[in-house]
Amino acid sequence: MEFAARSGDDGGDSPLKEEKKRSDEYTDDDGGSHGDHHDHAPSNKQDTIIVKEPPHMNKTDNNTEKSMAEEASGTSALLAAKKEEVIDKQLESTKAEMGEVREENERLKMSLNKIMSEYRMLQMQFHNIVNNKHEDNQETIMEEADLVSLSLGRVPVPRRSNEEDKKVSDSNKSKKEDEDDEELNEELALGLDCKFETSKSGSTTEATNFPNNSNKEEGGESTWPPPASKAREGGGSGGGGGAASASASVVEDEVSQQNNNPAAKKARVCVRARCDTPTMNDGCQWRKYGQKISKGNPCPRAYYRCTVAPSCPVRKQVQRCAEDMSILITTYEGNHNHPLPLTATAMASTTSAAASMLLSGSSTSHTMAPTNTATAAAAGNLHGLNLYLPDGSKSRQIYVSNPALSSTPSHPTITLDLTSSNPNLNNNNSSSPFVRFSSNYPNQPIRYPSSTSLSFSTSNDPNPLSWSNNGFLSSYNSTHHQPFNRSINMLSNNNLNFERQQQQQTMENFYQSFMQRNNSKNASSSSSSSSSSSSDPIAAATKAITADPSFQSALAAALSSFIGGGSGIGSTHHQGNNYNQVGGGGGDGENSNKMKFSELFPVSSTLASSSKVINNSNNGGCGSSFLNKTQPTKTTQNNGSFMFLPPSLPFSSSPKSASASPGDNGGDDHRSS
DNA sequence: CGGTTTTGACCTGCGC
DNA sequence: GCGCAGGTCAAAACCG
Repeated sequence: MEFAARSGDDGGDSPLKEEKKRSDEYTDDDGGSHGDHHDHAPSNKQDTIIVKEPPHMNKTDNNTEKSMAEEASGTSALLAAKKEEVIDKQLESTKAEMGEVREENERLKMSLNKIMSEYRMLQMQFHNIVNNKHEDNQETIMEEADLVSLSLGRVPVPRRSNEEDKKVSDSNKSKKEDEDDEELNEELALGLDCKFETSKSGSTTEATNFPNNSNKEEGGESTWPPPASKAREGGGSGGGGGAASASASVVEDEVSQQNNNPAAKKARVCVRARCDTPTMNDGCQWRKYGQKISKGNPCPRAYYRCTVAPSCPVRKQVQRCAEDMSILITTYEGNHNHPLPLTATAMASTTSAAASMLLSGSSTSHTMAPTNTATAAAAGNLHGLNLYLPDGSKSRQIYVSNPALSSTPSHPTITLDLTSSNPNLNNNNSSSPFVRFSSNYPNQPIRYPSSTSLSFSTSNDPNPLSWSNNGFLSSYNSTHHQPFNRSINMLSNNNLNFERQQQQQTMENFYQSFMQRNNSKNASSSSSSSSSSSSDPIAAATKAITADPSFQSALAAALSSFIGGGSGIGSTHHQGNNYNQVGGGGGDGENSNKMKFSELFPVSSTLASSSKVINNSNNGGCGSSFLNKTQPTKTTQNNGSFMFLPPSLPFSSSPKSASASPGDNGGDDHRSS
């Protein structure tokens, strides 16, 4: 009772409450009669035990029963007094212990508060620095970017003030820390906003911030129209995207238009590549669920299902080319509804962008006047990079892919041709690589007579892209991509501060490379740009950005590439972080620190509005060619220039699920259907 | 033992 | 309605 009264002074302190509780329990166990209220029961129990003892004595002498009972009562009184003393002693010791614990608790609380305040201060300083840096860059770019607006999509999450922080109760401190960490992660999320504003249409897409590609796809806004039923499952699981944007909705609308089209059910992305390995490793885990001989090809077609997530609707078909067995044809279909490994993200982004081009190009063509070639018509979305493809039906080069690959009319197919085997690809552009773009959309038989093909091969490339035995894309010349190599180093480095420092260096390298190229090209022409560059690099860079769409492409490519490569950074999905950051979280990510250039920038191409082809490295490498590509001929058309910047085609080698090659199986297919 | 591959059967869409 | 081809299912076999 006394203890209870005393301990009541500490009522507000939960540790002390626990201490009190423990003391009470201890008291109860001791059988003391001091516990009031509910403590009565145990003490009575103890009394009854004591009272029950006399019957043993009664057996020996019944006459002395009374005296014995009195004695017993006296003994019990003595025992009770002794117990009282013991309990008092124990209470004293408990009080002393409680005092120590209380002091310790106070010390811990003080140290915790100190740490928390320091943590918040550092965090705010960090945010201020980063935000200032970001805003400066953004303003510089956006001021004169009538044509293109690039912004690193680092979400400026409004910070809680210190006062607000103080309002948070101590009990929520740990929770708040977690939230702060998540906030930090979100703020570190890098997305690329690429806003193209065409002068004619005036259709402007607003800034988009995708935490990562996975979110984009999970949100059901992927450029891959999901399979009719199963994609809905995936779309619903997106959840945390939260970065919905107008531009995303544009793509979504177009996708929905596709979905509304009964003839256009599924978009597929077909990748043709020379590959020694049974399957092209794209970073995902696949499970083979079927194999069948398809008409017109002696090689069986294998059906794979993505097993990264159980409900992932993505499937792919792998088949050797009938004409050239060394060519492996991989057809992807569906949306990943889960965080992707870095390498898989890149591949998914590439195919997603390709599918986006296919879908948007056909869908928007309905509304486009045939003569309007300058306005943006096709929109893609790649790592939050909104792409607007000038609708150039006139100049868009059509490549009819291998008829054996032609998909059914219900499946618009875009083909990424990573081989140089097709002679049609080498007829126009003698100096720059390109990607052909066509489509077999049933609604657009004229414009897209057959399957879409993006060819990353080059006209004069003696070393076409091919998969080496280890699964890496070969024919990569690093000398053309030094700025990007820096970006790769940045990606491989987990220190964000270091990354941001490197980012600036990367942009400087970009600028220098561009200026070098410009100087050499325009040596005879006006040297205003070069002169201005020496005096005011920022102004010159801005000028260069706005004046030269190719540089816009290069810039966007750089940003999207290394942002896209690290798209998982800051992802709200922890898995995504694991996948993309330190290379943890599965075997696919374990090589992320050793990323090769070809893994991050194997295929980076630019659609020049003038030629309506997607350029790529002229050395046949999978690296970017932004700085090497030829200048567009018309600036006016370039105002709506389109950039197709797939961040990568990371066909790294992780042959865990390397299945038996359909081609290797040759004719031993047992299926007879 | 769990995951993957194989493979015959089955389903579905499309053209005739 | 029928046949064909593409695509999927699921039990058995296989594998690490």
